[in-house]
Amino acid sequence: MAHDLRRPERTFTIRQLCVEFKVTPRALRFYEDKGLLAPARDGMNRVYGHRDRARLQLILRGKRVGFSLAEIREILDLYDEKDGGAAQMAKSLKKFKERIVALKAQREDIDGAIKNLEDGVQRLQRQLADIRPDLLPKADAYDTMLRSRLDGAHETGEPARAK
Amino acid sequence: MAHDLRRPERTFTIRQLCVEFKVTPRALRFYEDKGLLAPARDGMNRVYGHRDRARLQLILRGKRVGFSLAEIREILDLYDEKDGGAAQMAKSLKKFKERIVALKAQREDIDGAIKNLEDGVQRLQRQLADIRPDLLPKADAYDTMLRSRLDGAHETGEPARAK
DNA sequence: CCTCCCGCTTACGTCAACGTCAACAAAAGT
DNA sequence: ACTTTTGTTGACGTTGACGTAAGCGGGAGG
Repeated sequence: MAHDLRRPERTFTIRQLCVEFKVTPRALRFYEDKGLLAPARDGMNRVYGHRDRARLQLILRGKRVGFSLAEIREILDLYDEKDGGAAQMAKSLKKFKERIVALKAQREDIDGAIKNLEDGVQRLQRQLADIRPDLLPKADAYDTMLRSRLDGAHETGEPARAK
Repeated sequence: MAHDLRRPERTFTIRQLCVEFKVTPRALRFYEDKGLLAPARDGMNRVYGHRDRARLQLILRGKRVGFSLAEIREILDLYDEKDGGAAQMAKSLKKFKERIVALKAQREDIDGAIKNLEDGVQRLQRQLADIRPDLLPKADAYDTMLRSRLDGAHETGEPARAK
């Protein structure tokens, strides 16, 4: 492996991706087995390119939003299905739209869940304030006010989450 | 026992809840087994009250937003933990806040996924318009424009979804 | 040369969340 | 009185998404 390390020709070993995305090699091989990834090979060894890396990102986010690997595979297939006929495209289009509807519904669920939990937080904070104000996690009085209308959406890098 | 069947004392059989929420009896018993539900008994038979029903709603939404049954159980426990001491409450408070953060992150994921899919839809629609405009799922040209800024959030009843 | 460590493959194990099936009781319809 | 429906408790099967262990090859370092 000694010939070039220019700009966008960067490639990744399995371990690099594993570290970056906090997954095990086993998982990546599993995804490959299931047809979600198809890295090049250097002899026996897998060589992941920027494309594979991008797909992996999609896979992981797909998982986070609740898609099964099979569903993710479908979506990925639809994406790089250069053609396959107009009929296929129409079917893909329909499926995409269905996914979008489902995701929007899920977003509603999440917003609802957030509200519930925030109510719980309010309750607990009030009770704690009565009984043991010293245990309150610092300034929150008007901080909470702000967040309730301004919300907080920014970056986290994109690391792991649930499970 | 026979003494009162006034207003909010409505109870439900297992099947009623199953029909209403589109789950199987097996699932409800399973949730009970896992400590998420604890309906009263009339002899052998389970009798669900409004409280159980509310919990079930939370369970199902919890599932939809990606919580495991164990996590849901934890949350539920936190909710009806009448007390347990101030220290416990502080811990609960922390956990609630963590959940909220996680859910907001997940909403970001979902918004991202939606955007991706909408891009895919655009792509497909343009290509289809070129090749086979007749296969386009009806009027969409300015309909899409509208939805892209106005979004669509209303009711669906609350029925089943994923998997 | 020997030993690590990374990587590969194949195969079996596991965990969650139920589904399915058996075997039975009690209530409800005909 | 008989059958159907609805309910109960086990116990075992299933699916998805990996984890874990076994066994082997190859390069780097002591």
